[in-house]
Amino acid sequence: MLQVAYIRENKDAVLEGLKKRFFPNPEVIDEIIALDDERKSTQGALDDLRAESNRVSKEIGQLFREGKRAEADALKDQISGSKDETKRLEDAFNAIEAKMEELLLSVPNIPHSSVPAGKNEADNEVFQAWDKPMPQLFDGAQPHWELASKYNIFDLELGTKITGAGFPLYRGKGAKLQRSLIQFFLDINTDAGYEEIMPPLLVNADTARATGQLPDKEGQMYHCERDELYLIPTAEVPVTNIYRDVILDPSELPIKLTGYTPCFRREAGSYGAHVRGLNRVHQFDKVEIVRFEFPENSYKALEEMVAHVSGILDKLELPYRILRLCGGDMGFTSALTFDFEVWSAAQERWLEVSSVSNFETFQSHRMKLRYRDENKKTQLAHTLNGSALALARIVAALLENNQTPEGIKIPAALQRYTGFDLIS
RNA sequence: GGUGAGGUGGGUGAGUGGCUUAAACCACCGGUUUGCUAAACCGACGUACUGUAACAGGUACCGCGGGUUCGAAUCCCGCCCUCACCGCCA
Repeated sequence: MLQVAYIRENKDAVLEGLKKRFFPNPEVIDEIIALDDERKSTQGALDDLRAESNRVSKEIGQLFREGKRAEADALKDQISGSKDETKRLEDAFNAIEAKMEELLLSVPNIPHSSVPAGKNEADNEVFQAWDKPMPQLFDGAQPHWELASKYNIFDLELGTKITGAGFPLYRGKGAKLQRSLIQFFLDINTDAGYEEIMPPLLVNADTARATGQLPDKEGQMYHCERDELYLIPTAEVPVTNIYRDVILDPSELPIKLTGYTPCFRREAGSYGAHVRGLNRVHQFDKVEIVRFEFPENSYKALEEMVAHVSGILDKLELPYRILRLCGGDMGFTSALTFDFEVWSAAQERWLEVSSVSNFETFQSHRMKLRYRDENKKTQLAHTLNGSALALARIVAALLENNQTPEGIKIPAALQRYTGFDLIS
């Protein structure tokens, strides 16, 4: 959520940014500023009224103590007339604040200056292309969902029987591969200085609101209504919320966290060939990295995270490219996002496996995550996060790219985790 | 799930309608003193909004939300959470 003061001071830049996103109703910016004017004048009037009421009440108390009952009663009559007006102003003020909140929640983050304008994924910029050879598959190579049944490593039909479509069941070496990847990612992340977190998988509404899942992405999450809890769509939600409503000492920054969790997404979107197999599922495993930074360091941190994720993909020997997302394709809360896509050789398509973003103060404002600067003033910290990495599609690419007539080869870096070098 | 006790500033904790501007102590910060450190003493010490050129000042906030009252941390109603014991349970 943007700060009103920021909108007021940077109106032109805000409108320019919204244009990059093809934001459909930029007129809310003027509405917000007008509403803010109204809020200030209403608050001024209300504060004055309350100040007067407080003053008179104190006087009444004083008179009572002195035993001057008649004078006190006279003052009571005098002040009780202003109660209706106070109530009216309070209601007006609350209505303005509610409307303000609603409008502010509808405004996405302002893109970083490097973000290209664009409507959708076709306008994304290839930030780093893959310039090395692509894997060459032998005749008879198969997509990963066929390899799954051939080698009995995961079973979508069993998942459907037990739960429903989009809930894969991994077994045998497939299950071991999942566990190995999780361990591998966590080890790399903790070696790079990220503290490992194992958070709750269900979160309350306050938590979901702070990271921006509520109210706008309500349909994305599984909701346990009876307990008013939500299954997390990503570890970002519980992990970032560790610092909700916190004022940090500057010595605590930067903070680097990593966490493995299953992720649950309802994804009421499309079905068909491009969502077959593990390409898009309702439950998948992901290891996330989350950072909290001083504003002046956050873009350097973003670069580090991009380099970090690149390093992991290098170790897995997967062809990948990095996209700089255009304004229209970027998430609502992000100021700059790099997507990582790996090449899935049998499907002959790129699969998104990581999204690394700087949210600047967009999340921290809603979360009230602050630090104290050198003048002891509170400032909003910057938040960043990225996948390092999302499992299901990594597995899809590994299976397809590494298949040979003899079986599926495990990348060298993973073998000490799996304990085997071939799925056959 | 049952019963009971609780929820007050960074921490401990007082506060049953106005004498509270939330006491006191501890911690942190600044200062005095001092070879150094400690101690002692003095001062400052919450968040947000508003306001000011900057100070000052104003308003709200004592788990959350309503209500009573001229006035609520305090009284009333609803909810949430914590602790203890019991029950159930991996």
